[in-house]
Amino acid sequence: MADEIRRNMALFPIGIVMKLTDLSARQIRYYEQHNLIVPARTSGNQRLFSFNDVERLLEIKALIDKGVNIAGIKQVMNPMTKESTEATVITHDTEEKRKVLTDSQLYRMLKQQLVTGKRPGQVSLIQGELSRFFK
DNA sequence: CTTCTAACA
DNA sequence: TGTTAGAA
Repeated sequence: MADEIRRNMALFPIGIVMKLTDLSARQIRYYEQHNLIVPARTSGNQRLFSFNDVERLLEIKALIDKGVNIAGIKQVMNPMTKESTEATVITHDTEEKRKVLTDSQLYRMLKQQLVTGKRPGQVSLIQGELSRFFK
């Protein structure tokens, strides 16, 4: 449990994180606006990222590189615990509720794709094809 | 010099 | 997402 403390210690400023993650300051701040990360702040309002924040950003980057949008990333990062049947999806500025696989199932698939770049025998979970999971 | 917010020829 | 202005 002492390791967790160190993992969550706010240590580096955005400049270091940019190099560590190869993400632009704009992107890092943008992801924070969408609550994908919650870096600490100094008394001067400057962001201080923890080791966990950096790892989180690397995961986000991996998903972005695979074409997953913000809504999709939120599904992977904050998977809903219960087996809900609906999910809120953002499509071209419109928010709609659609039936989808249980979140736990989608989570396993997205995580699997993130780790092993493959899936049992399915379609891709990228932007345009994410719709294939709805019916 | 680095980072922050807000805004868009 | 990039970029920029103005402030801290």
